Amino acid sequence: MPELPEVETTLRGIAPYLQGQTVTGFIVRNPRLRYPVAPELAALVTGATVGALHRRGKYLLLDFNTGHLLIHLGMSGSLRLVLAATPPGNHDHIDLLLASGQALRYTDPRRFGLWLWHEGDPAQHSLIRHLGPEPLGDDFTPQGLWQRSRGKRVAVKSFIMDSQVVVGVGNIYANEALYLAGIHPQRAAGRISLQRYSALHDAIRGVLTSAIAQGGTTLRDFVGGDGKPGYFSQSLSVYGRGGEPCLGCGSKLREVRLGQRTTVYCPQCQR
DNA sequence: ATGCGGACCTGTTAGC
DNA sequence: TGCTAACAGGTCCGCA
Repeated sequence: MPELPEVETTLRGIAPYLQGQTVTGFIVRNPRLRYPVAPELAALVTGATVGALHRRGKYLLLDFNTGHLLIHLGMSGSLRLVLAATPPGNHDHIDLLLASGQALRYTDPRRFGLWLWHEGDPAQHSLIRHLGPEPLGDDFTPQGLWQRSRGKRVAVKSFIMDSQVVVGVGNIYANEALYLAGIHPQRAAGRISLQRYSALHDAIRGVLTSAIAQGGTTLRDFVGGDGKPGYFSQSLSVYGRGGEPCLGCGSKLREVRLGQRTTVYCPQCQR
């Protein structure tokens, strides 16, 4: 469910309810996530106060006065604020209880997400350290994309989905950005000009920015931190439209599998 | 080093 | 209608 815009939407939704709150308890109903939730996590966060919230790629970072909580929503995770007394559902694995009487509730059917405690500089965490630039930040540039791609034969779609190249470009937005930039997803990354990378760079920024503005893409059951659904799914040009006509030229959109991910493109508009 | 496929899980959908 | 297989928003790891 979550790509970068969903994570950003979640962050913005939950931050006002968390900042300054003291944690009064920590309930783990199922610790079996991508990495097992540490048994000592409850003792570490209980009594601590939440400071700022950050996002790095698709990782959420909650600052405490005593350390940092690193959260990833994986493929199917979501965070919501509920009244602590709200009965948990099947896949509500974690509650972070707050002095306000609310709980930050983590739901994740597939359990690909993670909750890790980290003391010290979060930027040095092994899962964070090697991440590429933020797509909406100043370090993400056409020149950087172009340079890093020289000599690479990987498909450009796989290239931009590589978190060491740029973070936060998941399957949906990779498809959308390549369509907007007019680049064939299977083209070798190393055989694309700087000028075309410039178009791709702008397309990635554009699609992520407008998705965030619309509250993310609603897919199945996604809801943001405040419980409102996103509307970006109505704006998708190619993702989920295989076999349907291209919005630009009317050609039938082609659907292939690339690196085990569904890839949709217009054979006419994307070269 | 690069690049690919498998792995982790469960729920939903497509197809027979 | 019912069963089974394929597929789904991510990303780490190990092998060639």
